[in-house]
Amino acid sequence: MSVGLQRLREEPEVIRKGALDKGEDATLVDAALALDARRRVLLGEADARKAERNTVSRQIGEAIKGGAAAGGPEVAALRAASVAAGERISALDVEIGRVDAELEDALLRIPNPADPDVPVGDADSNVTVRTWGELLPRLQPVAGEVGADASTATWERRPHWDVAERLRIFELERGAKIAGSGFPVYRGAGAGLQRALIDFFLTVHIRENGFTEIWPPAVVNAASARGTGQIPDKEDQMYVATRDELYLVPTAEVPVTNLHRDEIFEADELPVRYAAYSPCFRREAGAAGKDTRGILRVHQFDKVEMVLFEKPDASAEALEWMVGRAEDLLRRLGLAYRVLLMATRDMGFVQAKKYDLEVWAPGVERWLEVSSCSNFRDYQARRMAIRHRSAPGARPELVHTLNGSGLALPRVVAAILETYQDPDGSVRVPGPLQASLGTDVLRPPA
RNA sequence: GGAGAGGUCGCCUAGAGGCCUAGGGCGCCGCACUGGAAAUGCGGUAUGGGGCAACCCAUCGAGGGUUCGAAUCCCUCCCUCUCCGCCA
Repeated sequence: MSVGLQRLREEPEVIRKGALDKGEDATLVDAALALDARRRVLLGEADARKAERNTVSRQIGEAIKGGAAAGGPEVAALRAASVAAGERISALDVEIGRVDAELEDALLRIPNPADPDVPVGDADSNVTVRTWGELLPRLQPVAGEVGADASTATWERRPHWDVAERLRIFELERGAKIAGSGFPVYRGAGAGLQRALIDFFLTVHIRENGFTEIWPPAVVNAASARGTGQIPDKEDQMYVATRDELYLVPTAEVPVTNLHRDEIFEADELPVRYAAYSPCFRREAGAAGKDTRGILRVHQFDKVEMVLFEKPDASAEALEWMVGRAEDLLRRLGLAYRVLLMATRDMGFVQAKKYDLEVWAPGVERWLEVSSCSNFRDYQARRMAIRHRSAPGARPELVHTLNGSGLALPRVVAAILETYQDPDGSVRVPGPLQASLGTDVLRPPA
């Protein structure tokens, strides 16, 4: 991913400010500009020399065809000229290669500038755009016991791991035994809940929201991992099958966005909108100790992802639309949530604008991130050379890419278990999942 | 996994060291002819980079090599197809 050279030349100040707002090194902008200037000088001479060599080589061919001796003085002189040009070309190509590598390296470390409407600052500057639903408390009055003593007339909501244990729907220790810590096993209705959620999310996206369903591979090759910036930036977060040089996908974004790498959309083909389920594998290196209980942070989880390819002038609106699609799922599940507009230093290197959706988990009294929706504008598209024609026959230009979770399962499951639990340990099933699970309540085994 | 055949412009194909500055066909766009269309004729039809421009450079699956010169010869890798083996 990188910022465009053309834009860098035309408005370096915007790029520079964008880097500073994200807390990145802005001096790389000047370094890149200097390298770009040097590169163009070198390229100019190399091209001229190549033209010269092409001409001379052609002349050799014509001379020989015209009767000159292949070993004669005329041909020898031409040959010497060609060799001289060739030597200069080799030297220039080496230098250009070096400048190119440095330039690319500099560009890769210049972040995508945030949109103008993104708040500048760190996580404290994130803006809560809206909140939906009732924020249930952990301690709650027991229904029907109005006259009782206040201290005994409450029941305490349990964290999702307690609820799950009573229902016997997680097998976390056995998951650790067969794979490792952070590889949850879902049992019985727990497994059914996974399947029901995936089906519910996909069905809404496909039947109501106009997405095309994609069922991608769970591994990608190095070129794809590079395309979405997993390597080199986040290489230590991925599981790698080194023997075959394959990477386990950390999100469906990687295979699905790469579907159109090195392609040009025709004028009437955009937007292209995909919804894809995939398992997601994350090493979570550096996150040891955080959220180790339950299923809030695991090495393998399931997610339905939305991936959009849009015309540049439509991407801003598409982001708002996509956030709305994710919100709709939470509303139908009856889960309280809030939408955060992420500030420049909390949004990531490659995003131009990003919203996070956080669901309320009353058992642990925390907001849990269940979706992250981002507009990358042309930043990802440049790296993957994904372009479109604005009109038939027009010059190709970069598309805008966006993606967002719709939704990630584990924390939705946690929120359901904590929101819909009853004092007796049973959990009511949200309406949209009842048909799939074949019941409207999950009860602990006797 | 084994054996064989292939990968050339949006698609099909020619091409076998210099006439390739990649030819032809189809498709597409424009113009002419027409009342309008079909047919026909003429022209145009890749991507990236450099240059004010004329124009130049690179790219024939990818990367190396040989050569004054590579789509063409050599090496490595990737992919597709056919047959065989194995297999949910």
